[in-house]
Amino acid sequence: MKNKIRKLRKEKNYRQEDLATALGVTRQTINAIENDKYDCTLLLAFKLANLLGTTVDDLFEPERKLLENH
Amino acid sequence: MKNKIRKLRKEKNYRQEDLATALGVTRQTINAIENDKYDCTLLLAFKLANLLGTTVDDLFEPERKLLENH
DNA sequence: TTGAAATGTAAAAAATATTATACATTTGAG
DNA sequence: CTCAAATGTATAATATTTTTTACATTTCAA
Repeated sequence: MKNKIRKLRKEKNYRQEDLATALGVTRQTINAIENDKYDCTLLLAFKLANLLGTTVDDLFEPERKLLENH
Repeated sequence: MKNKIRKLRKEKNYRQEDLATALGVTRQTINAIENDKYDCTLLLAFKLANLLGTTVDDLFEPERKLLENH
């Protein structure tokens, strides 16, 4: 799922390590999510959005096809 | 994490089973999330919001203390 | 250009979400 | 009230996320 984490993080001059520490996760987790290795949990999504001064809906963008009704 | 799933689901006259089928998960998953047994994945959150005609940020409300910086 | 800081990556273990199967309880229309 | 539908719950198995530890690569200021 695409996201704007790296963009917003750099705007605030944070390192991956800074986000990780602030949110209580490891740097690897931040790195993996930034690089779209897997989807993070809902709670971490809210924490990230909160810390980066935005909303979950703005921060993440799921692929259209995944939202379409089956 | 609190949510408005039951409220919005009933407004649309859906059963838990209907949501489950539409989203490709089991009824137990919908039930568990409605009743706050655990947090769903980010993708499922987006699917739920989409189907219920709202946003992730509106549908879910994490507890304040969990968002505060450590 | 060099060296340290920042980022990327790997693999196994731990934590958490979801499924599958099954049964119990509640709810509401007839 | 009664019966079926809807919802709640339990447990073990599976899938996915996150941690831990460790090392490789990139970036950028001196």
